[in-house]
Amino acid sequence: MSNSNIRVRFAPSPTGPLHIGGVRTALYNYLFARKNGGKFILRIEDTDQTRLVSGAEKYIIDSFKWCGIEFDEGVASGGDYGPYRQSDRKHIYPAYAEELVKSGHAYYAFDTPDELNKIRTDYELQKLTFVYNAVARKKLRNSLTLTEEETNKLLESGEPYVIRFCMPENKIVVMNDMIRGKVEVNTSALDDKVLFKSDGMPTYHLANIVDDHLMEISHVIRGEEWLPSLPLHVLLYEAFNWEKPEFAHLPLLLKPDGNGKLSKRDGDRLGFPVFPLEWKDPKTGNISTGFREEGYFADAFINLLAMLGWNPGDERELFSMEELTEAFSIERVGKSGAKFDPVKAAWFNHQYLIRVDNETLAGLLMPIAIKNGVLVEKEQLSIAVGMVKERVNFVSELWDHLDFFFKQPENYDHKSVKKCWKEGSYNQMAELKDVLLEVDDFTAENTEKAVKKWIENNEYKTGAVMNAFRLLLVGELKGPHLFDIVALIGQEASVERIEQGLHEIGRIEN
RNA sequence: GGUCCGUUCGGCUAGCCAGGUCAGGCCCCCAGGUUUUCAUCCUGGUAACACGGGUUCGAAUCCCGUACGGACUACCA
Repeated sequence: MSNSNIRVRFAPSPTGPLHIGGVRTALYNYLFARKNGGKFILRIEDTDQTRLVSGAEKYIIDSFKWCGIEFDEGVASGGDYGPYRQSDRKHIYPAYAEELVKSGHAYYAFDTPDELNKIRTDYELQKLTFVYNAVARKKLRNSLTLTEEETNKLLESGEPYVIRFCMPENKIVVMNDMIRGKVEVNTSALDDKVLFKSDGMPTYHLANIVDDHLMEISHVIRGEEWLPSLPLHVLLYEAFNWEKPEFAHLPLLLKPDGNGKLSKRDGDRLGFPVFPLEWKDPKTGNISTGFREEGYFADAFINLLAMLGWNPGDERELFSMEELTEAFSIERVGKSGAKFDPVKAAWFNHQYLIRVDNETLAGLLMPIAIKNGVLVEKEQLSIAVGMVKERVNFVSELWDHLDFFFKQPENYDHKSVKKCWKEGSYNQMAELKDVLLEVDDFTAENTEKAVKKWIENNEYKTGAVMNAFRLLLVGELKGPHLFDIVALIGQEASVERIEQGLHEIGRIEN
């Protein structure tokens, strides 16, 4: 299944942080390349000078590094097909644009943006839509309506111009998409897209085709939002007389509620991250949280993203990157958009968290313990983590489930006191203190045996005693097996907590 | 408005290409069970083929239409 001719790329525009839809697109490209023994390339499409955001390119690279998505070639990795940043390739595009003019597939247009905007507004006033197409181009200032002499004069005088694709009239373009199959469109519905801008840079459409060709890209796997541009791209390959790559347009990632493309706004509104890493907007200073900062494990993040739009065809849901690579195929990518579900996302993280060993989790939890002003032995913390990790989705939630191991209750939950602190509780707990003091080897088993024997001898109610005991140790009615708690906090501390509790809660007079 | 894409439980989806299953799984939710607490865990449950035609002995599956949703429609990518 190995094919060294397979080359795919992820080609983001560094206009801001990468959102999870982009990460998923990159992931599918990566998996496709790995699965088929091909190469995966990172190309930066920064042809729009006005929309560059500083730090965005670094953010993109850092994000993939965190996720474990690796590039064989690209801006950070090098390679034989560079440079991999389109602004660094600026010099190569004009010749290609001019080649199309010479072959009659494109033309110079001298309309200014202002002129075109005015025409568009006028059309709108008449409830019409202006389309720069075969009809319109005949009435505008371009190398098709001007004489060759006039055109050359304008070009030489430094008049700003763009190069537009000369869209054929009434021709059916037949395309194939690996996910959607055959797609046909009539060129009459298409317009004369700008290929080369007046600022000397190519547009996306030109740069994309030229670079994919020069970089020998075999499969273009990108978001569905590009499907409407596919006819233009196909026509460009044909105009250049180049071999076309295969195309696959991935379904969109949708917002959790309602319909529509997932956006940064949805994350802010519904309180979940839409970016892999935290992003600070350099202009506004606004901070958007990332999956990493929210406590997602990188492999859980990859796993949940992979399952949004793809499935293995059987009932497995948990996949390592290696397993994904093995199982992935474009054929099993769905056609329809997938809503991002933050609840299931958290479930994925839970699945990973419970599989992480206790020592590692304790290491991650340590800073939180310190922040809470509690000095903890890592070994103790590991044991406590092992007892409660099933209960949480994120490391950050762990502390609330085990802080009582490491500090005495500061207060006693009212409801719990009301529920389980009865008339006899004070005396029972006072007795229990002495029972604990007499246990030699203070293990969970020994303590449990001693306490149960004492309960039996006195004919106390197990539930009542245990709940009162739990209340004094934990401060409320929660937590793991009581004798595991006792064993971990130790004989001395257990007795101390009973004493403190007796003092704080006192006798109940009924 | 135009072009293109899409449509199975509340969500992610299997099944569709090669018509015949009580339409399956996971998340959520609900109910029981286990448990000295809380949780975990176990068992069970609610719940879907957008609609209308056609083809066929038989349609979620093939065809046509309708509705709805989405993407695109910049000298942005």
